[in-house]
Amino acid sequence: MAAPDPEDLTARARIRDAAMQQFGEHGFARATIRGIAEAAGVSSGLVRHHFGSKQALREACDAHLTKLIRALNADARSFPAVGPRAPSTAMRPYERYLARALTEGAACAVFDDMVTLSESWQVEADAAQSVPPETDPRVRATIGTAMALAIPVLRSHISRGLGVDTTEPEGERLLLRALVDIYSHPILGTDEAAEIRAALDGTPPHPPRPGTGPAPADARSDDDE
Amino acid sequence: MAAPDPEDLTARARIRDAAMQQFGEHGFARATIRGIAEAAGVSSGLVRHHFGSKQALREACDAHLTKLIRALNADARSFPAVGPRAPSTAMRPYERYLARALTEGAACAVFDDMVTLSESWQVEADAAQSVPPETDPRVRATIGTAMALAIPVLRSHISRGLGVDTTEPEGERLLLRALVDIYSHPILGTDEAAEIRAALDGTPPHPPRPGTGPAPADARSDDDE
DNA sequence: CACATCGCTACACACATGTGCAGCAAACAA
DNA sequence: TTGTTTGCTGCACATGTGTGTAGCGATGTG
Repeated sequence: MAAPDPEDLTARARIRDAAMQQFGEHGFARATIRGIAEAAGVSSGLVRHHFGSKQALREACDAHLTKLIRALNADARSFPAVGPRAPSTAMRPYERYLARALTEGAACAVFDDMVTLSESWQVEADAAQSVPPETDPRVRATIGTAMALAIPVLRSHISRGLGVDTTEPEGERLLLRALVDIYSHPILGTDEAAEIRAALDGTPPHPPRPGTGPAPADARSDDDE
Repeated sequence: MAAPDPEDLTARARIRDAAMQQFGEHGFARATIRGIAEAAGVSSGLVRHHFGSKQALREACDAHLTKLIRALNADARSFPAVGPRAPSTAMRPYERYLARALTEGAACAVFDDMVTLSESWQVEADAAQSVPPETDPRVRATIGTAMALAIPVLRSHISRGLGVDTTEPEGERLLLRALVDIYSHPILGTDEAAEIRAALDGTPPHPPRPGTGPAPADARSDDDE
């Protein structure tokens, strides 16, 4: 269960892990083969020997990440009793890489896997809703996954806004409590939602005619787009 | 009101706009001075002449973005009647740059401005809640802003998941309708929320003891971290 | 022993890129 | 006129970086 000692890993695995760390830290473009080699304690030539090119190294990292996420998803399905935070801590070392990969357009398989998993939970949750949502569960799962991923992707900004380092246990507690609060309160009332829906249906998407519509006071829609 | 003709802009402004486009498209590291100069229709030397260095050019872009956002925020405060989608379309050309800047750790001022604006709306919304949240509004505003920013930051993945291009009016409609659905339904029931809160309080943050806790069936907490 | 394979190092090359700099034409001032 | 500033171009330089390749020791393997 414990993380294997880095000394025990093969050089290839050490290079891959170093690459994920460096890619996550500096981004793909700024991370260098030599920097990765140094972090892994090998020569730069060995990186090329094992992976061929920087792009191939990146793809190997993506594949490894996908494998990890698949395993965690499988665990989450099989043993939901371990609690929601076990996967979170397991992913922590790869979180920065995941965030970078997602924002650079890669890691599509990882995102899609998360959507699928989220969707399976979504349908369960829908049954408990008094006013069931009308949108396709897959669509809601996609957006919900993206919104959930905002936390790792924008963690530095969140930490700054909260005034605590959310990678520390104390900050993580604050963050999780706030998330529970957010997830357990609707942001929009049913009447406001209906107004916005009407505005969306009524006016053809493009020109927002000033002063005519119901002018829904939606706090979020300016950030949305 | 209409966007000024690119021909009318000074070369300096054209360079800045081209830089924001290139930075947004390729990221800061991969975007090149020469590419920016070509996109702006000037020589690469002029870029240096006006901005001194690539880093200074980036800072000028950030400053310009901050200025734009501040103006939009001011509009949103003064004329809430123009509807929620006017700012969205105004930001569209700069959205990719914003997303890049945020994930690369820059654009802090922009994020913090959004949090402040969101907070001011948060307190209004809280008054209408039947069960008011217990978390600090600033904290919820921070996380809410981050989650809202997930849409532009992860737009490519969302479009793929939805099967439509969400930059097109059709896809945007689908996205907005789903957002209204999500924002108007609580994700967690009050009982589930209480369970998670208890779990968060009861066990000291770190070791999740398998099988002991109430095992809240939270679909999102695995993506969160 | 002879030979092949594998993991690995060291070094060199080609190239892209940020930066520095000289200079040119036009506008403007003295 | 003459000098100066401004906006702008073109080119050369140093450097960092991905990539190619030769070679070395250890480990099997016939």
